Amino acid sequence: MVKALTSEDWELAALEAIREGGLAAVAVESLARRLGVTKGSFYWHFKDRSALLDAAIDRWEHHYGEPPEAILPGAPPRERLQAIVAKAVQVSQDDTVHARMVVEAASDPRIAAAVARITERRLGSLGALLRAAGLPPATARARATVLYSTFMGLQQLHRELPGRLADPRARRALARVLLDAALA
Amino acid sequence: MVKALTSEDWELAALEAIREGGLAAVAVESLARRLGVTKGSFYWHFKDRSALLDAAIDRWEHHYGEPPEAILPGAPPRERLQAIVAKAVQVSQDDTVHARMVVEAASDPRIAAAVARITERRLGSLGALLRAAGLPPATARARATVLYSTFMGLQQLHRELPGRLADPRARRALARVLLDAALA
DNA sequence: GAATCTCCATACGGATGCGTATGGTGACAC
DNA sequence: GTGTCACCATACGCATCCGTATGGAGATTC
Repeated sequence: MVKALTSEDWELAALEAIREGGLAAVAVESLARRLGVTKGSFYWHFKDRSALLDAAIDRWEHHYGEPPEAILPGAPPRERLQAIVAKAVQVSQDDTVHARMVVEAASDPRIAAAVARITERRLGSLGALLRAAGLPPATARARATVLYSTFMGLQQLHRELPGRLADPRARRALARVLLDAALA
Repeated sequence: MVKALTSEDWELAALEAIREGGLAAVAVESLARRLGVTKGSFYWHFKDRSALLDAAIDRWEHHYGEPPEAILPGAPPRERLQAIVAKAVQVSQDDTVHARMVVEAASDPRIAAAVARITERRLGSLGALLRAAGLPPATARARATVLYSTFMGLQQLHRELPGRLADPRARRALARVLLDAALA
């Protein structure tokens, strides 16, 4: 007995497969090869492929991606917004998983529901932060929508044309444009 | 002989499959069923699946999506920008294909190249338009980056939470926020 | 009207995937 | 040291896909 696998190992492998190749890459025998076992192991831990997807989606929704509220929780609103914007103009591997999930949401209602919940939460946090920064509610809502959309679009652009956002000076300039647009 | 299929029929079916289910949905026998033929037809029109993808990607790159230059070509820059922004806050089926292509770009270098060319062209057009509207080059470049990213993010958001952008008044408010941010 | 060409159907082999059934092996209980 | 249980391997049937090989029906040519 070298080391027994856990359900978590399979879920993480599934999320990694989604990151690399989307939903279609979540194949039991393929994951088993990557984990160095056979699918006999898989069907001991999970009822079927759909159960693995359920668990992986749930894990992704609850354990991935720092929620905006968690960034500089004690600081004043404008500082927190600045930190959030600074973080958003960077790109992490989590963002790639998110982007995959967004498109796969069209093929899987479970993913669509999880994506919707995450997005609503983030939009709500951003809106609350903008209201706390002094904006009237209607304005805060519109700005939050635009701001969050720009975050998502910038991450997509970074995957399409990494060079366009590579320069740290350019990233800081972008962050300033975003902050001005959000708080002006 | 009811009606002979053409290569174009297969390419359009492939793009439709990509829109609905991504690259993995482009399966020869599956497309054949949808077209009411067998794959004997396919392998007469194309060498293999990869050749169909080549043709479909090429068709998508050159025949889909109105380039920004084509919107109100004679009008003054600010009017053209306004029209482009107004169009961007709407969503069409073409955008879904584009979103699919962006994520599949990670799995297929041909798609990555086509996506990069389209994005560069659009960013160039937006930048030129902003310069024509009176912005200095460096500012125009940064604003074009943010503006285009916001377009992409808004379309993604519209797929995640259709309700958030459904109201025409809300869309007009968003368009105003974007125009202000771009030209202020 | 025979030959030819276009377009497609059919049939096959091999690959990969899903899910099940069943056997095996190491650790641990007692 | 014999059960028992957790964990996994093996083997099977079935489905879907790819690509090839070959034949056939309808239109066209001469």
